Amino acid sequence: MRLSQAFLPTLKEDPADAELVSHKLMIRAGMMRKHAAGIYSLLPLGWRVTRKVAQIVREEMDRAGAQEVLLPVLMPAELWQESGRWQNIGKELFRQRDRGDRDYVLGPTHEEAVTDIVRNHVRSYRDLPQNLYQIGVKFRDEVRPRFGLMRAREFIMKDAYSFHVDDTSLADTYEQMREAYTRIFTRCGLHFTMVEADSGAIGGDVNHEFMVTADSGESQVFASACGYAASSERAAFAWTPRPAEPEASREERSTPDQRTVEEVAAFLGVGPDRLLKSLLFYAGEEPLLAVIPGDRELNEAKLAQQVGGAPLRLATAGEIEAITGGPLGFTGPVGLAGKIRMIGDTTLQEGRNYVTGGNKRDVHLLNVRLGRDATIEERADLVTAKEGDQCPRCGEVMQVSRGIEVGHIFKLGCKYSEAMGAHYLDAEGKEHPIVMGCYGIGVTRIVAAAIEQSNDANGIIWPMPIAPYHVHIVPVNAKEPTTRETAEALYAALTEASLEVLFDDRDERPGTKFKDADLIGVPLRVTIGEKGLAEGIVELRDRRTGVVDRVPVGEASDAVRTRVEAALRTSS
RNA sequence: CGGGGCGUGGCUCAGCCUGGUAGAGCACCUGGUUCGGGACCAGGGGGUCGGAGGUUCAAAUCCUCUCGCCCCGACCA
Repeated sequence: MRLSQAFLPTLKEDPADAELVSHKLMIRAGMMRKHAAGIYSLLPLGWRVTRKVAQIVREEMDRAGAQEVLLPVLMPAELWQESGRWQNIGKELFRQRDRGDRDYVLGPTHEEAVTDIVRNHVRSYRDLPQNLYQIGVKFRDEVRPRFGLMRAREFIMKDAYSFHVDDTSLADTYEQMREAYTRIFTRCGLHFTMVEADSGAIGGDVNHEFMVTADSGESQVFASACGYAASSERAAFAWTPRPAEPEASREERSTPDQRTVEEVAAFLGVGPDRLLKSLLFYAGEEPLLAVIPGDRELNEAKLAQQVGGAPLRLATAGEIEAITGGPLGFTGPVGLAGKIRMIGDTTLQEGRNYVTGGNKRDVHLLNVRLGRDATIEERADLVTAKEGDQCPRCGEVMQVSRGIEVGHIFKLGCKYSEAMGAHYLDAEGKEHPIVMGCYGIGVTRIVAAAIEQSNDANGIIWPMPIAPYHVHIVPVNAKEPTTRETAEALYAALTEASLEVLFDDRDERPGTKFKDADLIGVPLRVTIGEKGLAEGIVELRDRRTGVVDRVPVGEASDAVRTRVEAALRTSS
């Protein structure tokens, strides 16, 4: 591509509305432009990279035996009502109505659509397993789109769905997908880790996320030396019970206007771990009280799993008062047994004297003993692991880091097949629900993640396999005849050799071209100038290291080809 | 949804407090000089100051409403 003819609007300055490096660089390098919050057009350069990523994904999915399809973006609401997600997914689901007032959704994911197809065409165990995938546009009405392509409302995703006769078959495919994902992210030149994760509204139990390591990542990852790794929504931790304390009698204490754990702990002069934090939620229509240690944060993902995935919301101050009798900030489990479902964190101990809200304005209770003053039968891990916590497997302190979620694989089981009636007949003619798995990759998010992970003060540094071009030719002075002829000849030779070449044939000053080249981030640059030509050489410059190799003009084409091929090979 | 910030040529911003001729740099067009890391000189085009209403002789500037964008929080398949 000749830069003189390319639509590649680069910017000298950072856009005012971008925060992340990847976002700034994608705008500055002319890869994309914004139309509205979370809605972008990909320009030629951005689309080239996206296609490269998609192609790697496609090759690896095909290699793993999956078949590509194209599912609709717009789907009838009925399918989503059948699966239950019409109700269970909240505001993130884009809903749409047609002229006849029929309801539709803009697909955020496509379990319903594939399941609808498979249930109509798979009757026999002989037809299974199947693994269908697509690469397409997804819509999510994000509460807060941000960070450019990292969290957009419209984005490109690869989603695959597998169908099986049993868990063993599912496990095989799950493993194949795990390997395919590892190859994909490796080929894309990314540093990543696989972690146990929360399955959210998609459902199912076993699932793993693939996280690209980056400080700017939105996800927190816990990992320990033994190999345990989990997202913060999922991460468990080991804990040691504190010694039991002598029983003491329950006591009311006036705590005027002391509502938060910090306030109450300071007011009473005790540690926050002495308090019980009681949070009133609604799981759909059902109110429930989550009780956790005062020094811990509630993990909504864990709570949601415990209550079966119904949408959760915190109760309003009015609802709290109506149910507990006391205002917000003075809630506690005492006296609520039988009135409301209570779930206690597993680390709560029978033998301790806790401080809790008194369900009365300005009153807290001291020396509350579980089992004596309040009974919480239902127990579950409800809190988020934190820095310094110990690994649930090996007991070592876990390392905390941040990551960008680029892939997520799930064993779904029969959630969708049962809800939507997708069955098959086994060899004995008996009917069973089809066992499912699903596997997603954020294609456009990979583009952003790759930049996030590989850039410097001057711009992007592409890994060769997803670089928009393999090599960038910069004639220092395009008007100087020898320079121009040499550059033209090299451009022709490399193009002829099927390399993807960006050729800066513009009549610009050298500084401008160098800056643009660094910004765009093509991994290999050939600089052709009078100085070098006088000695019969051109310069090959590595974008990442800045190292310059001087090669004779006659060998330039071969040298470039060798280096590009080597760079493509190492990461595939 | 709660809190905060910002909307002024294509981009980055000043001007607003204290009302009175719409500005700068970059980008763009013309001519010239220049040419190994975002040049210089001269000339030029381009903005109903997000929108609506109000106050005023007069509004980018003050008031009300509204829309959009960004950040923090909540949320996230």
